[in-house]
Amino acid sequence: MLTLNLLRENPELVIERLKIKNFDAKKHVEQIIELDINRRELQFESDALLAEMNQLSKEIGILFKEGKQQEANTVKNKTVEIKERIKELSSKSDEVNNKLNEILVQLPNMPSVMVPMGRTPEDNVVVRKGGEMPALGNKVMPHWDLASKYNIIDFELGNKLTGSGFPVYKGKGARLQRALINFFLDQNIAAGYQEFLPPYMVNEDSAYGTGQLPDKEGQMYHATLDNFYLIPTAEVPVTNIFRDVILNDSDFPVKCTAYTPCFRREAGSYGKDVRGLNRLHQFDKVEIVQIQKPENSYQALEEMVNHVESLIKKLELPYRILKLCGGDMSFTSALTYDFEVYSAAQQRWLEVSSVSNFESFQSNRLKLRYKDKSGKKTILAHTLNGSSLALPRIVAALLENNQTNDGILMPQSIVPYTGFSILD
RNA sequence: GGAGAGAUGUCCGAGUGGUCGAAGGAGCACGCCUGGAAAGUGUGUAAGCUUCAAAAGGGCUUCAUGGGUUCGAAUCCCAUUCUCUCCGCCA
Repeated sequence: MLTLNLLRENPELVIERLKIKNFDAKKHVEQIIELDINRRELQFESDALLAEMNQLSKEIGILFKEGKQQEANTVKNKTVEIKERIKELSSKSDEVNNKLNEILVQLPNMPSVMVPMGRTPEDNVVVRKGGEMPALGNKVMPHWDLASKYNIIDFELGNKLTGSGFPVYKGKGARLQRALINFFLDQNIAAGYQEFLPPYMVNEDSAYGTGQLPDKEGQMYHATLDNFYLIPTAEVPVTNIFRDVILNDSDFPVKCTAYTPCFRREAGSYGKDVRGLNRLHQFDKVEIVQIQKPENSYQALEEMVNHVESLIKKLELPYRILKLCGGDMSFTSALTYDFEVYSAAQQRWLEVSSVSNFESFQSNRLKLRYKDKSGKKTILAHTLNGSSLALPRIVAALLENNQTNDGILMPQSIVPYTGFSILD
């Protein structure tokens, strides 16, 4: 959620920048400014009346103490009218506040100046490429075929147990999952991130805090009996750790990492794009989250990008890093880098990580602030997060790119975790 | 799941209708004291809103949350949530 302050002081900037996201904010901003003025008028009036009421109540108290019943009652009568007026004002002001909030949450985050213009994924900018494209023969198999060839992932069994999009990993396939999770976590910890193991379900407040609610309700599984939501990413519980928190200057940098399964309902599309591990309802992911002072957040973003890149390098996968254009960015992000690895048999790039700076967009909603050195001001912190990494597509690329006649070769870096160097 | 007790500031804890944003203590910050430290001592110590204000300061709101009673609520009533104790169940 954008801050009212920004909208008040620099409405033109907001409108201008949101054009990069192909969002016409003119009407919204106008309404917000009007409602804000209205809101303050109402509050001004009602504050004055409340002050008067408080004064009168005190007087009544004193009069009663002095035994002047008569006079006390006279003053009492005066309060009736004021009380009514206050009630009126407060219901009006509730209405205005609700409307204001309703519009405010419709505004996407302002993209950073670094965000390129564009509408579609084609307009994203490739900032770096790395790794070697695999030289495979023409008998390459897609990962879903490899998965059954080596009996490591059973999609059919998942259908039986739950439904489509819930695969069962078996044998070395299961071991590979566990290996990757531990490898990623260890790497993150070595880079200074503190490990968390959060709940996999969150309450409404948390879902609202990171912006899944109110509008993206359909993307989450909902346990209605208890009104809990299954987390679509570890970002939700981990970022919400800091909901309603005021950090000290000395607490920075805050760097967290967590492994969780992720649950996504995803509106169904069919075919090649969602085949195999490409898109699932439940998958594993290790996430990194940082909370930073505004002046450091873009430096932290670079650091996170470099860190995620180092992981992919250690997995020896061909990759590219994209800076997302305005049209392809998420609602909440100010600047996003996507990481894609090349999947040899499918001959396509698969997104395996998305690293974003949200600036104060999330923290405004979360009320995540810090006290500056002077201890006088509380300032909204910046939040950032990224996947490091999402497993299924990494596994897909590893299987496809590293297939040989003898089995699938594991990159050296994860052999200590898998306990085998060839999956056969 | 059943029965009971409770929820107050960074923490502990007082407060059962009137000047209470809240005693007292701890912690923390700054000062005095000290050769330095401890002890002692003094001062300060929440957040949000604000077409009051240049600022200092002022006004309003907030004692789990949401409603209600009242001129006036931390205090009374109702609902919800959470915590603790006992019982039951259980990895």
